[in-house]
Amino acid sequence: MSGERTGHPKCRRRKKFRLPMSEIPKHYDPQSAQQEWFPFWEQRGYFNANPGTGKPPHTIMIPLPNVTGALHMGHALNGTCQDLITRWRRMQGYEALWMPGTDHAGIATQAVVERRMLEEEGLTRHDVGREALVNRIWKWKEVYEKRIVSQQKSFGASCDWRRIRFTLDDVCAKAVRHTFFKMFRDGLIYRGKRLVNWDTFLQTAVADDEVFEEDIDGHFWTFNYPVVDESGAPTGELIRFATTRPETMLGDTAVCVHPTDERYTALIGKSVKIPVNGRIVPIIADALLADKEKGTGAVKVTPAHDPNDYACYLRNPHIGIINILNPDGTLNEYGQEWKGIDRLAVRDKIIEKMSDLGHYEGVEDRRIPLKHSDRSKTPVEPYLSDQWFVKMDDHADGKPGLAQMAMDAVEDGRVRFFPSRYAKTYLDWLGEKRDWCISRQLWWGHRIPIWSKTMRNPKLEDIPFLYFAGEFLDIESQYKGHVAWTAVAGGNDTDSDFEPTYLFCVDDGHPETEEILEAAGFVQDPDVLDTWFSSALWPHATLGWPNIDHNPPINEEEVAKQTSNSSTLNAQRSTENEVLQTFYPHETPADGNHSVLITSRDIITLWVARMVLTGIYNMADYPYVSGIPFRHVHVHPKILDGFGQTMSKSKGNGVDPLDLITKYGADAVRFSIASFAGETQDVRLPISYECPHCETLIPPKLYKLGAMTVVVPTTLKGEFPVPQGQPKPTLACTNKKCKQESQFSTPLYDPEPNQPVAAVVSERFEYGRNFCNKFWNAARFAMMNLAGYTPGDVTADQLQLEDQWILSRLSTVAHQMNEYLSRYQFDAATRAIRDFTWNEFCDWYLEMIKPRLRTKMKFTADANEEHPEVETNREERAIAQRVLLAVLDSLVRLLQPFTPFICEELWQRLKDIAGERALPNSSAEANAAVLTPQACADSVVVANWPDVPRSWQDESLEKRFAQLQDTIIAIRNVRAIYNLPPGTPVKLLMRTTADVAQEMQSVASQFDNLTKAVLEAAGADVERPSGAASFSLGNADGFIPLEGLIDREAELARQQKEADTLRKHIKGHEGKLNNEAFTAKAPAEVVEQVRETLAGLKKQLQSVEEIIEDLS
RNA sequence: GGUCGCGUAGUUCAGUUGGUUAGAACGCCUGUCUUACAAACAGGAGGUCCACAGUUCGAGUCUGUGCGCGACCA
Repeated sequence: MSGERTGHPKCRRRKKFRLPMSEIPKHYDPQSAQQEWFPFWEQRGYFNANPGTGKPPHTIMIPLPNVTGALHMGHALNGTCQDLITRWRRMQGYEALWMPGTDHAGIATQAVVERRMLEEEGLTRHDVGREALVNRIWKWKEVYEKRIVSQQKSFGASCDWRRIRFTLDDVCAKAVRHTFFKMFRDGLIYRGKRLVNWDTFLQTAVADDEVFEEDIDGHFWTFNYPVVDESGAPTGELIRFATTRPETMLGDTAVCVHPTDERYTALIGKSVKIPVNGRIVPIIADALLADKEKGTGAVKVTPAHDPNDYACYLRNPHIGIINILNPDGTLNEYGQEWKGIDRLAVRDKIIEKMSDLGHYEGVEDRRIPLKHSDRSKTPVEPYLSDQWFVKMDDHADGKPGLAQMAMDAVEDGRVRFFPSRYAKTYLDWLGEKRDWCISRQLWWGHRIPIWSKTMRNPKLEDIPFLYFAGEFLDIESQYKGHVAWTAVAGGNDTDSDFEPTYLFCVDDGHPETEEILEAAGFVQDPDVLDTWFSSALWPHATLGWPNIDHNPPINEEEVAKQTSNSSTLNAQRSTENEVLQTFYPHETPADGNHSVLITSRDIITLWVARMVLTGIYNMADYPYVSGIPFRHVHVHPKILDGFGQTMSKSKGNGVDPLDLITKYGADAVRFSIASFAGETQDVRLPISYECPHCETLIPPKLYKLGAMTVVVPTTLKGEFPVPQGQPKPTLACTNKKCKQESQFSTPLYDPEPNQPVAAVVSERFEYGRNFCNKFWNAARFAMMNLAGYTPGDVTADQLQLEDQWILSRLSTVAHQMNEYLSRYQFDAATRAIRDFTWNEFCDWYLEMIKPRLRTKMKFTADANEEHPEVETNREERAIAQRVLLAVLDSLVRLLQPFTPFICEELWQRLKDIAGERALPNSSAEANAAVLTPQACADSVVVANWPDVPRSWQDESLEKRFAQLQDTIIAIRNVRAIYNLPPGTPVKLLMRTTADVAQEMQSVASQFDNLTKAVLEAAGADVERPSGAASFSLGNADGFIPLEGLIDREAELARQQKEADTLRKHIKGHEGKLNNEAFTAKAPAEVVEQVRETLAGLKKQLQSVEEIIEDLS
């Protein structure tokens, strides 16, 4: 590991006026630290990650947030985990890249811009046209990308901001285009029909995860179809069925019954006539679609407009498939007289006509689950349309296909999941090997690079475009390597008519070829690619692939912020893409390179699987890297509200991370979030509304609003929905001194402008805030006591008991941190460092060294001397200062990844006071000093991660120390019970064995220091004085004489209670030992342990009983 | 419907391969503005570890069933 970066001449820290140490504020001020240190880090380029530094690389690709809106708590959790790992690895000496960027989120972003355009200007996308709409969306993107980046920076995200990418930028576009081309050329991309969720308002397919189900009041109509014979004449039989969507009968292609349903077996194979259009359709048997138990047992089959019916059609293709809808939800020519009318309006017409024809039987009211588009909030229609697909299945020759290759990577351990159980989710999903639908009927996205033309009866020699620029093209010899083509059968092929469609795909960078195609009458596909197609390429696209000759360009604006030139790299000068070579995972972990994707559960299938798959597919050709895009995948929990429901804008339970950062500070938010991030449990984050007048917290409640449930304040005043022109609901403050009403954040409407709004907050973040403040004050105390600090070695013999103890604990904790972080156990790491800081460093160590830090003065005999006072404890004070500083220094480093702002603030202050500090000396030499002074780095961000020797860990010392702690706690307990003020001294007598007694004597000064107890005697023959409070530890009894103060009755009761507890435990242990099965079968060490514990308990009980006897 | 989780103190959560007298934080109660910290300190109360059955010498932990809740995939 290289030394710390110190004293860079070009970036000397600007001198800042600092208050005298005694005037360090009592409270940590997060806002000022945030304002000062983030620009400081940026200017120095500390977050840059460059090739060629000789350090092993560590790569994290951000799971890119989309530009539809601002970041929420889920992003904050996700980002905190990534920043934590990045900062930790950076300190460990890795060239740590955290790649930032955003996603264009095709449908979501286009929908939001379209909706706004319609609301504000009354314009649809067809009014403004493709180019103008796309331009508007780019503007939206600029605004939100800026907002997202500023949110990320506000919590301290240490991304290499120079490398920021966007899935629609030029670099990503090249990768998308080339991947599509390769896949098309390799026969992996095809066009086919698919039943999709069709948003008739936005006129596009929406993905399953962009659809929500809502129960609405609907109807269930019963009709009948007459059975007809071969000539089409009615046989007199009828088949009855029920439906919620009568209009779809125009597209029925069969009636289906269960094969074993005796009511209908005779009819199977016969036909019915659809009365409204006279079409004759077969009666088929399908056990999967029809259910004997439900209704009449018969169902109509509309393959083009119902997913279950579509599946039935795939099993029974002979029934045919008829689409009755236009993209806007009106009926097409199959709608007959209702052509051009909306399908919902046609519903009543159909019922009317069926009734007129005598085939209507009845109706009942029913709650119906109806799928709605999340984007337009209108009901979606199942709709059959042409889509583009990527083949996932294995090749015909049995070679593994894309899905299998991605599965292999996890199965053979090249990609590992943390926690490992998520590998199953990944493998199960990929195992279905379902083809991936990649087309979207949108304008915002990567346009599909396919040009097509359909021709009637073409003759080979008449097909000019096969002689492309004078060359004959075939699948094997593509045009100059950048054109691939195929022909597919047309829709109207008959024996006499051959009408194929020719599809040409053109690789990136060949506009002249596109022009030739267009001149020949070819038309580019109007659709764009699914956003996930481009995000799947993120790990290699952002590193510049497919350009392997140059480093990817970097953002000049970000470079300009940096004062140091060495940090910038001219992207164009390189002759190979070193960035890709360095930061894309290498072939073997032995290269020392690490990479991890940190994300949440729902992304495993959408993203992780696809990134692995495209990574392997695209990167397989490059020898210096492996195919896989990351070695580790860490899946962190989801954030839920206090009612256990997912947070979302539409529910009104979302918390804005910026509100939290403003209220608690970035460090506090990060620290709290890290403490939540465990392996199994999702995070419940109960929210409150904060009164904008007095900061009182108002709890939330659930509020039913039709089918939706939203979260509102318990003290809600007013009703939803708000009648036009009426005042909006408010929240009433419960604080009796305030009692004001105010607006509050809600998804249902925007608050009145220029009025105070109760923000949504969560008290759980006080955990982090309190910790930061505690740490701040510990450091404040240290700094106030560092006057006269001198750097110097500390040797083992100079260490006091408490020094040895804190160093032993520090070593343990520092190693635990590495273990926890390497397994992504953020909650455990947070607990470990917090407990050490608060419960050990602050509560015990600082308290114990106070006497040594106090300057003790002595007046000299000669009053005429120039300096009448002399410091009598200079040496012991110096040692205490050095050890204190060493531990504090390590703590600042260990905490930097969690709470970087406070750590930098302290680092810089400590740097002023003690630029050289005694730090752990890991030298193996015998007699080497324990601590040796070293210069510290310019910033804690680039300081070395603590390397604390394991040899400092001393179990037996920690045990002895625990005995001391137990004694002090027992004394404090007595003080509290007898209400003895902390200042009043008490006497202490300890009855114990000789060796423990000696131990007690050696730490007697600490009894005085920590609980004002003066150890009067310790030994085996100590007698309990009368009128004393007593306590019993395992191997020692303590007595505190309280003549006159002691309440005999109370003391007796207390001791009786203690005795009862002990007897209960003794009984339990004896029971165990009396059980022969236990002593025979349990491991000897376990039995021995129980014996020891029992002996201890009995001894303790004996002491307590003696005390009771004394008292009685 | 399938898969994966979760039910432990009033609340939010820890609890390693089964063996401790079941822990923490917040909240609550009692004292303290004790020269780092009241966002703090000292002390305390508070638990049938969802239920039942099983495996085991021994179950908060393993197995099964049930109840309640969540997420993901259909």
